[in-house]
Formats: sequence, structure tokens, C-alpha cells
Amino acid sequence: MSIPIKTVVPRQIDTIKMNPEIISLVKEYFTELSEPSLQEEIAKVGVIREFKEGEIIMNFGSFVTAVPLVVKGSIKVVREEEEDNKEVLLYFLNAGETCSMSFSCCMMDKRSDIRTTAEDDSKIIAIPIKHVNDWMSKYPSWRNFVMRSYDSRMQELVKTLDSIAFKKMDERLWEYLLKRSKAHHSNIIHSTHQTIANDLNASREAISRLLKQLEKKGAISLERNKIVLL
Amino acid sequence: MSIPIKTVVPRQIDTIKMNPEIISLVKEYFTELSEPSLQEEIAKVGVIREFKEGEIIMNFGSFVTAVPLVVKGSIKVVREEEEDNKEVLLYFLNAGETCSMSFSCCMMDKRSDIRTTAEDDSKIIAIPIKHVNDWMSKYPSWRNFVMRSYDSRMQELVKTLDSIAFKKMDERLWEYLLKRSKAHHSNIIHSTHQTIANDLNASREAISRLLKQLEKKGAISLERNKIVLL
DNA sequence: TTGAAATTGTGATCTAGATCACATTCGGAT
DNA sequence: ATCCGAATGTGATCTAGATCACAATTTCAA
Repeated sequence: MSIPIKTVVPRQIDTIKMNPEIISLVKEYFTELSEPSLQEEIAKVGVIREFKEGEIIMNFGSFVTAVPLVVKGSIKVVREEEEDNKEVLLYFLNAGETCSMSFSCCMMDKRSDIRTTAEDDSKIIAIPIKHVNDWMSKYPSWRNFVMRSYDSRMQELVKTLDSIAFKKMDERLWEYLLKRSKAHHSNIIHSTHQTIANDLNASREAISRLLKQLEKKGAISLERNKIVLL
Repeated sequence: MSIPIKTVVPRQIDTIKMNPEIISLVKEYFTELSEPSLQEEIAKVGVIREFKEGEIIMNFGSFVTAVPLVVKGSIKVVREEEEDNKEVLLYFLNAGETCSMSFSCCMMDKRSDIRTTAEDDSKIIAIPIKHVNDWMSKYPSWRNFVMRSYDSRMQELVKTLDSIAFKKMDERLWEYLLKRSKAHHSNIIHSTHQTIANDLNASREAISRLLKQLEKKGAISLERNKIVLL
């Protein structure tokens, strides 16, 4: 730590202004983070960022400098295999969730990595990473929050893994449709068969056929660029 | 909890003796945990446990009461699908590593959805869960250790996931053999084809045939219950 | 030594999906 | 209205592995 210079240090630490919108967002979506002083700190250093549907949020070739608290919309996290241009959906992050994989996101091995895009128009509070660590010691609720979030990411990953390992495409497709519907808070999914096929690392034809089957069973109805869960 | 008997409580809290073996094991395998007072606490509450090869350490559905710090051998972590009795290997934990799945299990106080067995004769330091949490606030190095361990488990999980999602059985088999060889610090693997097939969620016949191919390519040599990497 | 069980080898099907090759339909720009 | 490209439908192969059905081999215990 350097010797504090009167005029500078107080500004950074004390008089930096809080963003009142952030406080209310945290109160609304992250009720677990109930310590007022923590909420204030978040409001001081957090930055609100918005993304339009389809926008790429992070390409993890580079280091991650902030952890996102999702307050609106939904963020799609996908694993990519560059060689054959393949990919699989890992999970969606919805409002109230975060991805605190602070170290790992960035430094996977190089030939394949993780991409996150806005599945919907989305809004996040970006927390610079150094605070993520500081707060771990200062605020028990933050610590719990981070641990809990690590845990649920882990759980989702394992769930995804065993869908892929154990289940057939029809079942995976159905689960996928449910997830997307949930992410959008709507039973209407705007998407082409091709996009779905990509997310599931399957062929477009296979997906089209399986969707037809679901339609015949009365589980969904199909239109161009649109699937309605019934 | 029973009513404390005078002579017992002080022993447990203050004069409990440290296990000197634990201190040296921590120093050797967990250099990151460098705070002396942390090492002492570990030596006080940690319990050394040994498992013979093949022994089940924690089964699917059981409650986790301690977090293992692996100091010898290797622990196999497997995900099970009860219905069809299928399973997949998630990863091995080697000396110097710990299982963050167990963190989440105990912190969330829920049943395990994985099974862990000793892949080799193994030794762990078992840390009762309540300390795991206490230390998070007390010891920065412990906190970092836990976070880092979550991270690396996560990475392994993602790696496993994309092997399953993107790769064919021959490649998965080869990676598997390398992992096991590494886990045993030996290029000789004692195992039946059936066991391998289980770990990869494949059929025994497929594995036998692929192993034959690898042998023909000169990558391995095969004997009963034994595979030698060349 | 002689079973008997565990392990491995091998061929014959069978199946989910991939891949290929198109035909059809829809919807928006001109 | 019409044209073009994107989205979807559909059939014909092809392939990795699963599954089934055994045979052959090894190990070990009685």
C-alpha cells in the first residue's frame, strides 16, 4: 500500500458516487447480498452494462476483468471447439445469477474456449475482479454468495455433462427447449432449427425431424423461426 | 450433543494435540497453505485416513462430513446415472488436490451426486466441514486455495465435457489411458476392459476392439488385467 | 488337475445420428 | 408482384458404437 495522498485517496475511497440504480437492482435481484455497506460498495464500483440480443459479451481469449451480476435478460454460455467449428451450450445465466469463475474463464486451453452472448436483451452489473476478492474477506454474505454461485455453476455443468453422456437427442432437445423458454420467461422461442442444432452439437436435419416428432406428440407447435411450447 | 463433561471440552478446544505428520504433509503437498497458524489448525482438526485401492470413499447419496486433502494416491470421481446403472468418469484427484464438489456438498448441506473411490492406495487429510467455512474468513490462503480448487475442478469438468461432446471413443480412450497412467505415476495400468468401458460409459466390446487397434499401432501392449503404455 | 468363473476375442445385427442431395416454402427487399 | 436467399422437409446412404451370441483363454480355488 502506498502512502495516502490527501486529495486523492479520499476521493477514491469515500466520495466516489454511488449509482442509486445499482442499489435498487441489487436489492431486487440479489436479496442475499443484504449488508448495506456491501450494497454501497457495489454501487460505487459496479458498472451497468447493457447488451442487445445476440451481442457477444465476452470472448475468453483474453483475461476476464469483471464478474457480471445479471439483472435482466439471459446470458448464454457456450463451449467452442474451433477445429471443426463445433459448440455446445453449457448453461444460461438468468437474472439474479452470476458467473464467478474468476480465474478459470480465461485460461482454458487454447484450441477451444468459452463464449458468452446475450440470449435476450440483457443488463448486468459488472464488478471489477479485485473487489470480488476483497469482499470475500469483508462480507460474509458476499462470500456465501460467491460460493453458492460457484456451486450452482458446477451443478449445472455436471447436469449438462450427464445429459450429453447419457441421454438421447430427443430428450436433450426437450430439455433445451424448456431451458430457453425459462430463460426468456416465455413459452415462445424465436430460433431457427440450425441455431438449436448448433447449441446441441447436432445436425440441423436431426433437429428438424425431432421437432416434427414433438409437434406430432402435441408438445409444441412449429412456425418459421418460432417454436411454441404447449 | 450431550452435556459437556468438564475434562472433555478443554481438551477438544485448547489442548488438543497437533498431529505432526499432518503439518509436514501439508507443507509438502499444499505449499499454498503457508500460514503457520492455518497449518496448526489443520493439524489439530484434520484426520488422516487411508484407503486401499478400489475402496469406496464416498458413495452417491451420502452426506459429506469432511473435505479431503489428498496427500497420497489418487481418487476417482464418477458421476452416476441410477436408472440404467451407467456412469462416467469426471476426473481424478491426485496428491496436492482437493475436491470442491465436496465443498459444495457440505456447504449446501446436501447429498452427494457423485461417487469417489480410491484409484490407488491413497491417503487423505479429512477436514471436518465446519472448519472449511470458518477458515474462509480467517485465512486468505485457505480462501484462495478453495477458490482455486473450484476453478481447476471446473476446468477439468469442462474438458471432460468436451471430450464427451466432441471426440470419438478412440480418442477418449487414449486420453483416459494417459490420465490413469498419470494418476498411478506408472505406464502400467491394472484394469479390465470392462472397468474402462464403465468409466467411459461405453460397451466392453467396443473398448476391447479399440484397445486392439492401439496395440496394433504400437501405442500399448495388452495382457490380462494389464495395459502397458509404450 | 480340474472345474468354474472371470476375462478377452470376434462376428452378426441394429440403431441413432451424421452426411449428402435435393425439393419446397416462406418472407422481405426491390 | 416477383425474385432471391434463408428456413424447412424428406429420402438415401453411411458410420460409430451398442447389443447379442458365443468361443477361447487365463486364473485360481478345491
